[in-house]
Amino acid sequence: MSIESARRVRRSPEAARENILQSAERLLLERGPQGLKLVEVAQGAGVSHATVLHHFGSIDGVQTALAEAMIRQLVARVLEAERPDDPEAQLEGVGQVLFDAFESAGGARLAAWLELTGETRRLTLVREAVAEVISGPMAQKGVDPERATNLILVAVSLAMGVGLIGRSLAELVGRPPETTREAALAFLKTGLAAAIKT
Amino acid sequence: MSIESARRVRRSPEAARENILQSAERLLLERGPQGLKLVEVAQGAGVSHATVLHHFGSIDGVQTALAEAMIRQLVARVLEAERPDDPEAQLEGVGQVLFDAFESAGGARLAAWLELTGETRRLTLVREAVAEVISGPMAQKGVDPERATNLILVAVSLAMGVGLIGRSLAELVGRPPETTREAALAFLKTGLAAAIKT
DNA sequence: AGAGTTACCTACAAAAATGTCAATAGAGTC
DNA sequence: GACTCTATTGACATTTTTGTAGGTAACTCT
Repeated sequence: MSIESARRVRRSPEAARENILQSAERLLLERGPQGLKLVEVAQGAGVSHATVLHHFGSIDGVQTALAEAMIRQLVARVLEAERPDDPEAQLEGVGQVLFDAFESAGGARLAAWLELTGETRRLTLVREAVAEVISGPMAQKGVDPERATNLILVAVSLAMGVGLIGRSLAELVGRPPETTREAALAFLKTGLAAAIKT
Repeated sequence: MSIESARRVRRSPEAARENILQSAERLLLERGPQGLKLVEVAQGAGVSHATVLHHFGSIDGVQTALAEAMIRQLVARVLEAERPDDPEAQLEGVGQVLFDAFESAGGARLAAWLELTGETRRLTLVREAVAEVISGPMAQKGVDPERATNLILVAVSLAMGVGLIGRSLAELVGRPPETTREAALAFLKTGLAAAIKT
């Protein structure tokens, strides 16, 4: 048994916040919104709960910051992967990318959380992302904006649904968890192709 | 100011539980999972919080019961509307129904909540419903079970996504809220038709 | 009407969660 | 090494949330 009190780590404010947010995200994804407690977040980050308050002011501050960070992450991932200049691969991959974004790192769960909490305000980032896709890749293919928007709405919704309940849904009917995703991907692909060619 | 203490209402156990669950559901849908507090549920139901405990044992008991009730509701609604004997209307309406089920009465939000909370166990009802659809309407159309399952997985996921974020997503890009739903419906319909005919 | 059952309540108790404050200790600067 | 700055912390205080106990009252049955 060591006598000396645990040597404290002193981080830069940014690093500290980052560290704490990671813990919060982990908790959110593992235990759901209800599991986002001050002390647990602190524990997971290896700091005292007072430290969390010092950096975020309140538990709401943590939630807000977390939401913002996760959204930023999600949008960034989508946009980045949307960029390849090969138009073919683009159409092919847009589904992949979208699904990945919503499935991995809890993108869908984040969105669900935001919806459930009614935090739909701070989604400006998303709007911008959508606008970018419409005026970018889609426009290049000559899809008119109206239809492009519709396609995006559907695709994102689908990705959302798949990301959220895809796996457990598949397991529920006795299939391997990736089944939903694959089926949705195929469905989306043919649908997209058809819609664009018209 | 009335002197007499408010005359208490005495319900049957079932009615009491029902009443409380309704309040809980309202709260869940309005304020999200975090808003599901014992006292608020009680207030909304017009009873003391002790009464809630009397009927459900604990706050977890309330959650469990609520989840169960909402699932039952959701599944029932889907199945019931799946039944019309006109096969044409069936294909036409399956999307409608599905979307309604998930959009109204917070079906999607329920599912999201369950997912976020990790309460995926008590979904046996869902499995049964899916099985029923596969062996019923789908089989009548001669769709092989494998493919039927896939279609259902996709359709449900899509309904889920639309029900959850459809409206706010549409508004986010400056369209009327029903846009997502309509677009998804069209998309699903053509997709389904194509898949079935093959 | 009287008795039994139990849904319901008020008051209290306990626990959990959030937030405050003054003191401590890393890390850089002079 | 002394000094400054502030991230960090333990101890305390407050508020919120959940749970308990015992009595009251509504309803049913006889």
